[in-house]
Amino acid sequence: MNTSNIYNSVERLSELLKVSARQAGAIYGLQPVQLEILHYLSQCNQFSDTPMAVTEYLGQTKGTVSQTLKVLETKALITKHADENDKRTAHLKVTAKGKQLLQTTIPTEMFVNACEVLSEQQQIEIEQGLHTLITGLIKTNNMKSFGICSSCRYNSKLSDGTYFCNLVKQPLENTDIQLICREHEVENKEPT
Amino acid sequence: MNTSNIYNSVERLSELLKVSARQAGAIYGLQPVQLEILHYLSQCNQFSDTPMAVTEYLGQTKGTVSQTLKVLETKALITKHADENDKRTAHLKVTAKGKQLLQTTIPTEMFVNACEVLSEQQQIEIEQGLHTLITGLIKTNNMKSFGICSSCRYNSKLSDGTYFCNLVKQPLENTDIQLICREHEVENKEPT
DNA sequence: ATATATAGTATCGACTCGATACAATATAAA
DNA sequence: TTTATATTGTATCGAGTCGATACTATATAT
Repeated sequence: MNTSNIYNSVERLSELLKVSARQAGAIYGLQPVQLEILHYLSQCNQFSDTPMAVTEYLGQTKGTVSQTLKVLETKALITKHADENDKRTAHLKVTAKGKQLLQTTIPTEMFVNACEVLSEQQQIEIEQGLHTLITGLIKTNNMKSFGICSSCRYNSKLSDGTYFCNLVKQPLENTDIQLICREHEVENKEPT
Repeated sequence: MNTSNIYNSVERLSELLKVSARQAGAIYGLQPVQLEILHYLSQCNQFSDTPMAVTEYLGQTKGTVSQTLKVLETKALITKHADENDKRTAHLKVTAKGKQLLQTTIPTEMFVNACEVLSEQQQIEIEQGLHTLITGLIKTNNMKSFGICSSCRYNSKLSDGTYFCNLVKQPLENTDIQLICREHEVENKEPT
């Protein structure tokens, strides 16, 4: 019974988010999906800013994503740069115009209004609940987590205070570890 | 800062729901939106099963909804019945085929899997957090709540144990009060 | 009786989305 | 090295979503 209640609430909440995103994006002629991709690209690290990463994040096909990206590029909200090592892949950067757009739209007015009236404690509890549910969904269904680098099992802090990714075998900047990574995997809480 | 965290989590959760709904609906050739409308219609009362109510619920335009409903009707998942009093309005009923489809798809497998591993206490906390957030969004942005009849301020229990809606001025069946109503308004918690 | 509001449908154009086909590059195997 | 296979990305088609507009029919207010 609780599963149904949770599902229904998530469904309703998603609907409210969509209404909110549609409203926010409409000012700039952006669809909810376009706004979401722009938002994702503004938050992800250098391993996760490719069309394929966006494809995995949205759970769509690469063809679909390719088209949406073309729209964002036409609107001068993102730019495309070829990878130096792998000539197949492209890196997508949010332009100054795109960043400015995001700053004025996300989080949307509706969510700002709603969170304002909640106490600090309520906000923390809500965020924890959302986090538990998302983690559960990802774990039990073997999905990619798309979490921030610092919470990843591959991330290790070296003795000199810098960070290192054990998957891509590369050092990480301090600014990187707060960004979303497509290779992110949740830490094992069990004792090693 | 918490507002951003909550917004990002809701965005991610919505994406997971969409992936889940797409997967569940694909078996029957249904789009996520079509599945959601079908789900809504299976849960709403006799005042809320019209195209306009669905329009308000989804926050779309009536033209858009009209098209989607046509698809569901073509697939024999819903039927349309003219209102006896108001000849402009139509009532939408989920067919047996539609009900059976919903039973096997909602809640989606992904959510069932995720909720299974959560404790009863965790489920309650998550549901409470979601409810608080949804209520906050609705209140602060003056949106329609689409809650269940029994939690509505217009619902009153008569001395003989039956229920009555003070808005539409009609008695309510015991089965009705657990259904979604488009006229739903949250109760005033303040002393009158 | 007339004006206005409401419920719903029809149609257009922009966009999403999955499927398929294709080109270019990278990697593995022979 | 050559060949096969995998991966990244683009192009194109058809079905469907979505908002905007125009329209019909009915209901309600004046």
